Amino acid sequence: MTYWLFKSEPSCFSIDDLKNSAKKTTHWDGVRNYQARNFMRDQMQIGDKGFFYHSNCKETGIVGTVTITSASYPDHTAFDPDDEHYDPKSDPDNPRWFMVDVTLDKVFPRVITLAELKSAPELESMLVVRKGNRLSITPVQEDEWDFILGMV
DNA sequence: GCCAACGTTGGC
DNA sequence: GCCAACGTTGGC
Repeated sequence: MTYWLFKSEPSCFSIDDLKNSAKKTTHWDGVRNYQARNFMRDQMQIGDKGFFYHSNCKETGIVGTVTITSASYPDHTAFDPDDEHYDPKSDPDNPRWFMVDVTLDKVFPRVITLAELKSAPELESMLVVRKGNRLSITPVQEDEWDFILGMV
């Protein structure tokens, strides 16, 4: 099993939005970055766990956990000209972008802020604390996962 | 709102 | 294949 971190702008899709979704599940659409796509398409397995991270907002940080509940499959929003993530270069016969389903696991009683993550020496190798990191999906090491759960 | 850092595009 | 220009991300 592998651990991940999923970034989302809460003004776009927050952990509360996930909680209010049918079956507390959503498809993680809109990823238009090859590295992040490769993580989903090639490495994610049903049962993997992920942190839900709120980016670009008042209180950035980890707000809960999710479970990956599907294998990857083509991101159909890339085929829809009316969708904001439309990509004419993604051909339904040869899809360029993929997504997985994620289901809410836990909503933390508080936000584990980016500042806290940065201040923990145990987490200094985490990609999300690195300056300029823009990857919306990043792998998390098991010891980092456990350490962060201990911060809640 | 600012701007640094990054990924992608496209001319050559 | 290089790299400048551009658009986007995301912290502050």
